[in-house]
Amino acid sequence: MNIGEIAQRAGVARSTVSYVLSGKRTVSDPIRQRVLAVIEELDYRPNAAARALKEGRTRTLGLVIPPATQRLTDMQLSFVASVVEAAAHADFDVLLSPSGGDHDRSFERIVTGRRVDGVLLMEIRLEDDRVTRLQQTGLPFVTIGRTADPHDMWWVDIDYTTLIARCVHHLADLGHRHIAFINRSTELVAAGYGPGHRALTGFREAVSERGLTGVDACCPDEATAGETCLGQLRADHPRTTAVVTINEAALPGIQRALERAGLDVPARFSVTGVAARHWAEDFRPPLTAADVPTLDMGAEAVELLLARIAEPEAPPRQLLHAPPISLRASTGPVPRNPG
Amino acid sequence: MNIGEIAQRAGVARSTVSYVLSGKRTVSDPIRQRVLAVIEELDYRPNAAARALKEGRTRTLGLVIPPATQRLTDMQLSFVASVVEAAAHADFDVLLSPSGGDHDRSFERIVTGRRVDGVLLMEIRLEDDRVTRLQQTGLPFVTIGRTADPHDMWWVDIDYTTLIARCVHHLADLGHRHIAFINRSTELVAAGYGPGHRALTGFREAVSERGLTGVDACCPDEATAGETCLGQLRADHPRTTAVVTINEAALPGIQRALERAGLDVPARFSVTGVAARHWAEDFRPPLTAADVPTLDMGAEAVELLLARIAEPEAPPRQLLHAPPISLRASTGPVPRNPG
DNA sequence: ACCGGTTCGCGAATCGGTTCGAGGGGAAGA
DNA sequence: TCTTCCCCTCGAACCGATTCGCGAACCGGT
Repeated sequence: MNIGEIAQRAGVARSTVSYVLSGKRTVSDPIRQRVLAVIEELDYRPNAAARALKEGRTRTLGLVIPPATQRLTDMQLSFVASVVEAAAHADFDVLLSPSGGDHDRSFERIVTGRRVDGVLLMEIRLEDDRVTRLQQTGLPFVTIGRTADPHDMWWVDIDYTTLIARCVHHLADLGHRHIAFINRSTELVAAGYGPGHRALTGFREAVSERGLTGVDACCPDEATAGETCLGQLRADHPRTTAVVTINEAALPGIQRALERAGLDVPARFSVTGVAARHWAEDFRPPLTAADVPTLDMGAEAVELLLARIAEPEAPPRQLLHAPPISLRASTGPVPRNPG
Repeated sequence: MNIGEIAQRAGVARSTVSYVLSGKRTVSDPIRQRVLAVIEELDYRPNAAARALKEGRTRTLGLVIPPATQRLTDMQLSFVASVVEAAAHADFDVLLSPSGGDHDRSFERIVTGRRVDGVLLMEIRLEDDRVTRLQQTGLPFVTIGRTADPHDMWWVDIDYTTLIARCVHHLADLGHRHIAFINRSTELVAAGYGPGHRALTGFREAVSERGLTGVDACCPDEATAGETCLGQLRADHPRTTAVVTINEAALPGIQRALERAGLDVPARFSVTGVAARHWAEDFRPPLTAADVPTLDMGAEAVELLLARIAEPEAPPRQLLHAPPISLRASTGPVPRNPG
């Protein structure tokens, strides 16, 4: 069923049906009613491909996600959900593309086939091929996260450097002198994963600024790994009294390790960092942490992308989030006799 | 840049370029080379909308997911990831659509605008409007999960009834007489969420078959809720020595509640159920549970959908999974003096 | 009755591909 | 040399929408 059939049944020209639907020209009331009745009766919807072809835009956004082999973190998942939500709100659909591995065909198809009006990129590396590719094609895109040199790009990101520094200062204020930082996995950091690098920078700077001793370690994104990682840290650096982390998935393991060691939190040991709210609230005791506004960020990314699509030559817009630390119950004054 | 430009530069007709690309007719070698050279030089890719319009298919699958307001479970997330993966492998793209709430516009757009060749539906209710709607439109679809009356439909599902029954039998074999079942959230079950109902059925049947006492409770999909839920259960039914669950998200809370109560697992209390492998492995001690092959299931769903698209009148195909219980360490013989 | 100005519906062109029938040209066979 | 046939390539129609220019009908005013 197509617009021609509607026109025929309503006894009007195809163009008239089109104008009834779009409202771009006035159509007299009796005719409009007749056309609408036929549309209603046949439950007609215009063919998206035909419309896209003629209009030159698809009303679809591409969302590039990490491949399935690498489990998505809650934060990423939350981005995906909020992006889809926000896009739907603007009457845009979202086309998913796994990137990395052997999925470059999918990425290429989306990027170069004019299947989408713009692209959202997640899991940005400091040096990112996909960014380069998108810049070549001229397709509007917005990144969640940013590359090493993000000046003339559009992005939404979390200011891990500041947030982690804030955590360190908070611990320093509480009297902690020996603290540890638990990063994301070695592979991720080695691959130039921005948050890993920026958080580490923030940690090191703040530690040196406050004259503390700080150690850091990478840790796979799993609970069990978190457990062994913290155990190792405490074995190597027994004077450590607090840990800062951006590795949400490791939190349950960190908690377990502390319980096993009989270290009461926060009386004997403090934990803090950056985490999605629900991870923080599921921690025992509830985690003092910077709550990342993932839902807002997804929506903002969509907003930026739509703006860029509407006006491709506009100056780039960027949003850097540094939410305050929510004081919950997992940090406290340094114990008198640590260990 | 379009096919006409390529044709012009190569000095051939547009159709010739098309045939070079599709291979549907032979093109002499010198001309093919010339065309390919131009395509390469200009990095040309055919416009997806134009192709979809002419061919009458989009090479895109729709994936209907629960709305963002309801956090996706790991299992669902895993489905999404594997579906995208499998689709990409078949050179199909995936269009995401949140359903429920006020997102029916998005669903309608995808379903009726011929934007997709077929649809995958997750989070199926026993009575599901979306299924009815899809049946009306005649668009091929496959569900992950199934409705109350799934005979003539295409689906992939987990046999929760059998799996939970198996868990009960396993516990009964170990001597447990008083066991509890922790279901998903009240709202979900009330809304007719299939796994919730079918698992409960399996639990009740097996309990009565073995002459056990069984209690069941709904529990929100959160760690904290799991903690209070198990506490409540043990308070109300102190003779309970084992718990069966399909609520992954509650597992960390269950674990915490048992630790608080000083109940060693599996010496004093047993835990089992159905869970994605990583939840089972993160449990302490590792959870004896049926490992749901989520990655396979997503791929299977895609396979079924592609088959149905290719041959719409074929008899329906269905896949019901009942993976064996993986014996890990969270179940043991009933303690002599429970409590 | 005529005229200028709106209002509004129609037809045709267009977007960028695919596909089919037609026909040019070269080689092989008589 | 003339057919016959096959191999290629070309031109045109088509998919289903949008949009623009045109002109018919109708209005009130003179």
